[in-house]
Amino acid sequence: MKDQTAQNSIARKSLHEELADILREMIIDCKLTPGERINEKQLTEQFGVSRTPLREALKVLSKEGLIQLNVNRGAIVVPVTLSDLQEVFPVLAALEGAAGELACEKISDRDIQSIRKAQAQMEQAYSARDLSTYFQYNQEIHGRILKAADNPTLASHHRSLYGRVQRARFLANLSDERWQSAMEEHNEILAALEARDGARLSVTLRRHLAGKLAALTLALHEAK
Amino acid sequence: MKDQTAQNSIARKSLHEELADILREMIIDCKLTPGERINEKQLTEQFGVSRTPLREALKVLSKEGLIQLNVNRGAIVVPVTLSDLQEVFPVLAALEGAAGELACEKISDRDIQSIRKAQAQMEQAYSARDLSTYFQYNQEIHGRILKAADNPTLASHHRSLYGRVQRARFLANLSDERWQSAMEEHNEILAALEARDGARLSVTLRRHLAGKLAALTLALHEAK
DNA sequence: AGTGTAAAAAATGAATTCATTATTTTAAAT
DNA sequence: ATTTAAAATAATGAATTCATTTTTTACACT
Repeated sequence: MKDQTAQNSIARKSLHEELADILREMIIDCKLTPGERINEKQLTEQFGVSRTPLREALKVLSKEGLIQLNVNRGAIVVPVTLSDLQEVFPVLAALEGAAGELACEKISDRDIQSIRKAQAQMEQAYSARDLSTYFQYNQEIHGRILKAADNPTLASHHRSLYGRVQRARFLANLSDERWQSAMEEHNEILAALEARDGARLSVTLRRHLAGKLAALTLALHEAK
Repeated sequence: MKDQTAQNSIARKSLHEELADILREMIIDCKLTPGERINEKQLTEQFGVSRTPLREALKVLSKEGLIQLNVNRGAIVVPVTLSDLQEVFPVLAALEGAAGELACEKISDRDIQSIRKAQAQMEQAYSARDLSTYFQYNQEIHGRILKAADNPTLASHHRSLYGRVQRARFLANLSDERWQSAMEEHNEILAALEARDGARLSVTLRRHLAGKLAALTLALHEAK
């Protein structure tokens, strides 16, 4: 049996939750472009629902920092700006650090083994310069660490921050140097995990995220 | 000029925001007791509003982890349990740690000075065993560090976790030993801050929160 | 052309209404 | 007396309606 929401198990979803899920994905995938205004009528027609559950979903997404509500002036998709990323990354890093520390206390050998595998496949993707596969395994590794931490609150806060950050992947592409550093950092992450050295994993993860932000900052400055 | 919401400046609030504010306070102050079911009709009558904005507010509070929505079965105030606290504290600690690190980079001498003052007054309260005054200054210190970190995202996530934790203050009272340790930790916090040693402040704050949780855990086990 | 104003249209905020699901009450049956 | 079934009540989920605010459009005036 799998868990559905981390919150409660069997629960079917209410309409506003489903809408929030759909909209969240649209925003993260930049189907709704950053800065764009959200038109309630248009969305209700698109989804065939009334405004009530849609507006409830918007409240949720606002809490997640994906949209911004302005009284009497509707909602806009939060723009992806460098300063926003600089705000989010340190928080995300803190959470991943905490996840690493908790994971080291709780993770099973079996789970370490599958992270090891994902890491190997990620390295293959790196060698082949297959960015999309790389991303996939990269995300799987971080996801598995988070899951091993076994803390729904942590996971939930992480998810909402990660959503905000993900949209930046369309903004700048990974430099070769950064990619290599990331790979090295990942080796250290795995090592710390295998040693079950929580403190070390924590600092490594935080450094990893800091490196990611630094690379992004650089890339965005250059792009401009 | 003061900031109102960290989000936007002049904005008057929408009804659902005001309701969320009121309800949040009621929950944190245990005016709505943990585990209690929320009756929409009763609350709408109490506040003189319709169900629509109330229900929007409930979505927000659910995101904050203060209430739990169950489809077709209404909402309950999330119970304060030890396991909930054990889930929240590590996350809160990570965020405070990050706040400490950021604060060290940005805090002004003037702000350090006012923390120093608050600390002195806290010590007085401690000597006088004046718990309520102690709490007040304790909260002020943590609040000032968070503010110095100057990161609205961090602040917002912190606030929502802190809300969940605050309700525990009615559950167990501070042991003398814990109180003393807390004072010592606070001295170290101040020292790290004065040295602008981010790494040190971060670990100290995290230890501080871990200590708080340990004490709570102990107290709750004894109480039972 | 550009600016300002008034009317019209559109969008949002919130109350109300309707439909469905839970819960409670009542009554019957063992 | 206790349990079960059915009916009544209450509560929730979502659509609709109404009120207000914002935005757009049209048009006069400089």
